Amino acid sequence: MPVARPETSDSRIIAHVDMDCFYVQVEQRKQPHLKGQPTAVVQYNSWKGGGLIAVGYEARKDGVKRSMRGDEAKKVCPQIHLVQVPVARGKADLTIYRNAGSEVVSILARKGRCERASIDEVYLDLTDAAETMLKETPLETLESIDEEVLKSHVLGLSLNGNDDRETVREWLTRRDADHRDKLLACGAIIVAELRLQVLRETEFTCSAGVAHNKMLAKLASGMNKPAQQTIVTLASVKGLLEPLPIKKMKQLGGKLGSSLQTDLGVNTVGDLLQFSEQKLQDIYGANTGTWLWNTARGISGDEVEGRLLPKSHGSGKTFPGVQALKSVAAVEKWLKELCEELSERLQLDLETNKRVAHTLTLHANAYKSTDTDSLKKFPSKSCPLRYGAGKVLEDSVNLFQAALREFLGSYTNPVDGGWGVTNLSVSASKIVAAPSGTCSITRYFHGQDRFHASSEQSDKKFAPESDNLSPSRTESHSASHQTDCGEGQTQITPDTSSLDQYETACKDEAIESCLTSTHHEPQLRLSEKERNNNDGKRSYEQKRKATQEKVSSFCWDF
DNA sequence: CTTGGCGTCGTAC
DNA sequence: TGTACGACG
Repeated sequence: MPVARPETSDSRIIAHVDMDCFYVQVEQRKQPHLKGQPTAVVQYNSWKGGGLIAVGYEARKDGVKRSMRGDEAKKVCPQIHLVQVPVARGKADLTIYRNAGSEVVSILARKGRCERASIDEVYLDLTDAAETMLKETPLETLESIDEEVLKSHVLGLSLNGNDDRETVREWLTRRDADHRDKLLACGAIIVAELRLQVLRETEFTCSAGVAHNKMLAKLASGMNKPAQQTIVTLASVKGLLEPLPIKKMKQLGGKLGSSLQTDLGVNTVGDLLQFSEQKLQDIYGANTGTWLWNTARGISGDEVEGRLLPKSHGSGKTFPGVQALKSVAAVEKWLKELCEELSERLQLDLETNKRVAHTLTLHANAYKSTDTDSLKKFPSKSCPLRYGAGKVLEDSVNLFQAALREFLGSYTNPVDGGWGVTNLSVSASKIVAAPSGTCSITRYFHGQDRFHASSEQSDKKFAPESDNLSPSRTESHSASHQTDCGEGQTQITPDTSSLDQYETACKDEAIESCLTSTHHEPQLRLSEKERNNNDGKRSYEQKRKATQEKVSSFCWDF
């Protein structure tokens, strides 16, 4: 649920950069003959030609939609090239897309605080860069402005949204422009430059939005695609939001947005303006209420986090219908695949970014064939994470068995049978900077994985050869640079380090014990009573009912 | 196997 | 802290 944050008083310059049909671009770079061709990426699935997870713009022209199956896409667009997501260990493997995303991030991080929002989206705080630029070069003196900047869409600039280059040039260089507009203009120049740099270094195009906060920047980046940028001026905010369907706003595409529509009759963001902050708080709680009130006005204090790397790693797979896993042995087989992928990624993160993960979590979905409503909740379980594929597997299997016992309850006790797992995933979280000295551990595990991966005798003794290879670092600051390392992996290395932050973030002792831990049982709270699932959880519908009087009396006011 | 599957991130208790 | 679940793409 969204949380209200006070708006920062100063006017920031925030950009949202969104890669255009990213997976398709990655495949087109890999296979250049696909460039310019109608292309879509499908997830491995022999059923009806697989599900589309990315559609190129040539194919979109023919009406191909993300919601289609491969077969449908072929019908609408017979010439379409359907590229399969790589498969490794019997499952879809997104590694190449993640690595491509890292390439992009490392370029975008050059000009300001950068937040990796997803595999193909990035937020940038360009406030400092824009202010510096404005101080050094008054815009009205600009002689040549890059074509990419002149192609910007400036919201509210022209009546028909038909901003030609000369109009944009005029807007960019207006002497008497609002100071905030001038900063936006600087932001647009910087972003255009960054987008060109991304194109030069990666061959990928992207679109961008430039605004005073994340919410508006995100909205803008999607308005003109592909390979274009959109600027949200202060003056345009009201007119932009007023007619906008509520579902178009980030965070309002789900149940909260639906509740707004069905319960309050709010169809556009403008409709929300009718409700007082107090009323929205009464209905949705203090945080969400304030957040909604601000959102309707284009206000968002959300900061751009300086974070270039993911906060967790996961590997999972679904087993729909008849493919459901019906024995512990089958589950173990797939857990092995998932744990090996996860372990490989953890190892790479350790070597490349000097980070260690602390928590291992197992998620699953399952049905009980006795229960008529087949899909009951399968509990997720976590434990401390121990490095090495074999240990991750061992712990995952234990987590699964603990969860399975809980899931089945007293229901008979067949070891196998009577149940089926339809989804299985393992993930690693609580990732922090590794202590210096972990490099030796890195090498230790590297050797282990390479040369005797199957041997799971965890002799905790390894030579603690003191190496001062790398100071620990955090990624909390702005600039970073990238180096290619080894196996096609992209490293993102921060320029600045903050030992203070690291030292408070983790204790050497804790990390060492995590890495070398020899206990073979994950720490489970097995005996703990299962809590009542419905406690403290009220749907929007329930909340609405609880406050029905307030709502209706409010509605009468209007 | 209803817009899938496979991730990620976030909040609440 | 672990766990559940929503949102997004």
